[in-house]
Amino acid sequence: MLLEIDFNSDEALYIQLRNRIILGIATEELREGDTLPSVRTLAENIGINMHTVNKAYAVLREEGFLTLDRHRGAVIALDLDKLRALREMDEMLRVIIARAICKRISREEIHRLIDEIMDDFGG
Amino acid sequence: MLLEIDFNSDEALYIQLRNRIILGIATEELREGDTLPSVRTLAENIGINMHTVNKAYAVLREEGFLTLDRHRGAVIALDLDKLRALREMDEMLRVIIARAICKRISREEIHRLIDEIMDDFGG
DNA sequence: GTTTTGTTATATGATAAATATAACATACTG
DNA sequence: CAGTATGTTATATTTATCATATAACAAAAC
Repeated sequence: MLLEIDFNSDEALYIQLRNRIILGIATEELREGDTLPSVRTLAENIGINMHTVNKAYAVLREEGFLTLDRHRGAVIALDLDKLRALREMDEMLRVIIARAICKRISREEIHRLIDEIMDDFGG
Repeated sequence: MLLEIDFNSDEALYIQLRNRIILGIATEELREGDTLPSVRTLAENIGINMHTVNKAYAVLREEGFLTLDRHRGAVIALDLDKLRALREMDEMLRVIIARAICKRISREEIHRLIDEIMDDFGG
């Protein structure tokens, strides 16, 4: 999988990297058991520091997207704690939906947008 | 409206403040034409610096949630550029939905969560 | 034994966030 | 008119975060 970074973005590099990998899992470019490049290899490929990749991996582990073994490396492994996932999703959605309500975006429009995005992911 | 801040949060103070105000508008605690406290008053009430409040107000103006007049102060005024709002919403939703897919949260569960949150807002 | 892995430690420069003082222009208040 | 309160701008300082750099460690693989 190709992992790119936008150096002009206002998003932190390790956050961009984390999101790219999550998007990769969602689109099934990355599957359970797949291994990611080592922190040093990926850092060199992208052209960033090893610790930045390490931080992205550490966050992904903490959030339940992969496991990190000393010699197998970074392996996609999904922790399906749905209660936790739903709780986190609720928190993230709340502000977004509040914005939508302010802008007079209807419930139907939101549902439609969700469907469009889900279709893009090949669901 | 009561505007509180969590000093232990990892979110920037001005972002927290911005989100609180957006939530206030969505729940109709704040309505079109209502005025917010002056930057100095609110800063003192919360216990933060004037410029932090000023930044939150400036962001809210830029995002189309209020206008800032020299003597009326900060007034709730919604810019209903729905195209822009939908575009921004799409971008914010994409990563969230990718996370949901990874966690095996179904399309129906997402729609249900949206409805729950919308109901909370009194829609 | 050498290599590769994630991991930790420490230091440094760069950028952003928050604070502190000060001043300005404008409109309301008395 | 003087005084007050408003957002706004400017400048400086401190603090926190991000990214980098170098180094070292422990454990499994070869």
